[in-house]
Amino acid sequence: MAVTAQQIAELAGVSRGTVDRALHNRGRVNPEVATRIFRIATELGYKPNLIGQALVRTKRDCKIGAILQSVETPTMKIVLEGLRQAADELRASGVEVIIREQSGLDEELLLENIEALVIEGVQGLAISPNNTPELRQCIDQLDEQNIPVVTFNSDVPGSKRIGFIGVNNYRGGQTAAGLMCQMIPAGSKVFPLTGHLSNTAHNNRLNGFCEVIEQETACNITLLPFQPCFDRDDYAYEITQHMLRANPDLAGIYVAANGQQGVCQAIEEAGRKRQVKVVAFDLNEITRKLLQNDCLSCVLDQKAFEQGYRAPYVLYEYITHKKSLQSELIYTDIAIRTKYNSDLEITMMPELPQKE
Amino acid sequence: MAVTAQQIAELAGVSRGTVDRALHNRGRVNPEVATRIFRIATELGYKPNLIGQALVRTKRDCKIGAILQSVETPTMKIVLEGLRQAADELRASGVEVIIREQSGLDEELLLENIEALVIEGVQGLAISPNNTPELRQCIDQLDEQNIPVVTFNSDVPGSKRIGFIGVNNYRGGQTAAGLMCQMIPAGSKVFPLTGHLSNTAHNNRLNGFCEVIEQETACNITLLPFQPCFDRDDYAYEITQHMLRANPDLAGIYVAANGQQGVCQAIEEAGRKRQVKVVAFDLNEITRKLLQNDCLSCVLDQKAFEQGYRAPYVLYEYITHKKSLQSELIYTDIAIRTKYNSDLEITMMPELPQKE
DNA sequence: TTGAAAGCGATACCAC
DNA sequence: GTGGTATCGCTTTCAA
Repeated sequence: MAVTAQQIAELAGVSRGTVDRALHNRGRVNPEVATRIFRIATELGYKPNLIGQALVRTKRDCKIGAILQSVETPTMKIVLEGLRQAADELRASGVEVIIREQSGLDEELLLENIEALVIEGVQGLAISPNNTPELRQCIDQLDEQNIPVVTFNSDVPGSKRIGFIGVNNYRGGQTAAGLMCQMIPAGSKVFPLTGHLSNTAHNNRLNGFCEVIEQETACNITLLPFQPCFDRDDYAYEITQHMLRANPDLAGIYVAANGQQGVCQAIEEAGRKRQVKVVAFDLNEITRKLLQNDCLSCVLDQKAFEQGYRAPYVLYEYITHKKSLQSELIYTDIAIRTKYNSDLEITMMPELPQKE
Repeated sequence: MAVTAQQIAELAGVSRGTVDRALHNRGRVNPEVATRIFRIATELGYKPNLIGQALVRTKRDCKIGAILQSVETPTMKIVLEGLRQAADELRASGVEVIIREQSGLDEELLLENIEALVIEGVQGLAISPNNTPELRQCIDQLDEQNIPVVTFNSDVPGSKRIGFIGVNNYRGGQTAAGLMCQMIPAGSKVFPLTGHLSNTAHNNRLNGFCEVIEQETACNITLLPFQPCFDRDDYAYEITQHMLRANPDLAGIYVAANGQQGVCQAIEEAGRKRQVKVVAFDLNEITRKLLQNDCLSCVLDQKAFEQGYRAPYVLYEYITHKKSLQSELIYTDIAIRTKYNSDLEITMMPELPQKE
C-alpha cells in the first residue's frame, strides 16, 4: 500500500490536519513541526492519493461550458463526439459539461451563447471561435471575470485564452508539400486549390505548402497559381476540370480546403486517376471513400476527436488543480492517412484516474 | 450536482445499502423494492460516481507486474517510458506496478521474472513475450491461477492472454506498399530488406507488403527477391550497395527491420539519394535524422509509448472492474512520419478519471 | 430482507 | 498553531 497522510501524522506525532496544512503550505503550522513533517513525507515518498483528493472536490460542484460552431461539417461532428465523450466521463466525476452547438459561424449567436453559459454559472469555457476583434475582447473580459477560456479547433491568437488545442495548419501545409515532393517526378507542375481567401486555416495550409515547395529545390516543382473554390464541390469540379485541360502535364493537386469530391470527380472523368496525385485534408466518410477509390493519394488528418475531447479536461485541470497547460498552444498530431491506414479503429487512450 | 445513491435511497424510502445491493444485483433485496429502486435510478439517470467507487477500491490493494524485454532497443525504450508513466499515474491511485526490465530476448530469464512476480503476489501480468510454446503454456497456467496476462508489443497468439496491445504488422506492410506505389513510377523495381527470417513481426511486414504490391496491378511493380540483414547496419549496407549496383533502375527499398542506417548510407554513397525511395519502420532518434536528411522517404511508426502505457491500465480495468477489453486484439495506430511531421510533440492524452 | 455504521484518503472548518 | 470532526459517494460488514 502507498503511504497516507494518516501514517505521516502518526509518525510525526501530530494530526492529519496539521500534516495537510504543512505539506500544502497553508500556513498556521509550527515551522519545526512542518520541517519534521516534510522530512518524513519525503522519506516515505508520500504522494497524495488522487482519488481521495478528487472525492473532496466533488463537494464544490464544477460547471464547464463548451460551444461548438459549424456542427454541420464532418470535422466538427467528430470534434463534437470528443466533446461528448469528455462530458460523459467528467460527469461521472461530478463535473457538469454544458455543450451548446450552433451551425455555421454566427458570431452574434456565439456571443449570446457565451453570455448564456456565464449566466448559468460556468467556471470555464471552451469555444471554437471566429478570429475577430470582438471575440478577442470578449475572451479578455471573461479572463477578467476569472472565467478561463480554452479555444479548440480554431484559435484567437493574442487573446487572453489560457490555451489553444488544435492543429498547426502551417505545419500541415508543409507536411502536404513534403508528401507531394515524394510522389511526383522532379520538375512537375502542381496546382493548389484553396477554400476561402479570408480563412486563416486555409491560408496557413497554403503558405506552409508553398514555402516547402519553393524550398525543396531538388524537386524543382512548378507551382501554378492557387485558386479558391469556396469549399464547394461544384466549383472545385469546374476549376479542376479546367486546370487538367490547360495542363496536360499536371502531376499534383493540393486541396487545402473542402471540395475534395469535386476535384476527384474531375480527375476521374478526365481519366487521370492515379496519374495526378492529390493531397487533401480531413479524414471523414467522404475522404475515406476517395482514398479507397484511389482518387486521393493521401489525406492529412487533424485528430478532431482529440481536440473536442481534451478541451474540457484542460479546463477542468485548470479550474481544480490551478494547473496551466504545458504550453499555451497544444498542437494535435498531423496524421497521414492512406488507403491502408485510414480505417483503423481510432482507439482512444484509456480512461485514467486524474493526475496531480 | 449529479444524482447520488443517497438521493435515490431517500426517494425510495430505503437505505443507501439497499440501493447499492439492488442496483448491483447483489441479491438480498425484496424484488418489489428493487424494481422501485431501479425505476427511480433510471428516471434520475443515476450513474455511480466513479471517484467514490475508486476510493473504496483502494482498500484492497492491487499489484500489477510488467516485464519488458529488449530494453536496449530504441523502440522498447519508448515502450518503457509509457510503462513508467502508467505506473506513476496508477501509483497515485493506490495501485502498485512492478516493472522488470531485461535486455535481449532471454526466455529463461523471462520465465524466472514471471515466477518472481507471481511470488511477489501480482494480480495481473503484462509481458512483451517471445512467441514460443513454452511461453504459451506458461500464460495458460497463469490464466488458470487467475492471474490475467496482457501481451504488449509482441503477442503469443492462441494463448489464454486476455489481450494484446500492439501493432498489426501485416497492416503495416500493406501501408508501406501503398506508400511505395504512390512514390515510384509505374513499372519500377522495388527491393525488400528484412531482418531475421524467424521473426514473426518482420515476416508479417514482408507479407503485407508483397500482397499489396502484387495486388496493385496499376503500379506494375517488379518485386526483387527479399533478403535478410539480421537487423545489422553493416549487412544492410553491403546488401544495399550490391542491389544498387545490380539494379541501376532500382526505384524503391522497403526496410522491414532494423538496418535503416546501413541502407541509407549505401544509397547516399551511391549518389542515389531521393531517387531511391525508402520506406522503413519505427520512429526514433536515428530514423528521425534520416528523415530530416532526405534519406528516408517515410517511416511507419507503431505508437510504442501507447503500448507500454495502456498495458497496465487494461489489466487494472480487468482486475478491478472485471472489465474485458473491447477486443482481444488492440491494434495501435500506424502513423506515417515524414520529414515534416516527425518532430511534433507527441502529446499524450490527458489523464482522466476512470470510467465505468 | 433490511438498515446502520464503519471505513477509503484528503480537505475544510471550527473550536481550542 | 493545533486537533477534532464532518464531508465527499460508495462499498461492505454486522446486527437486527
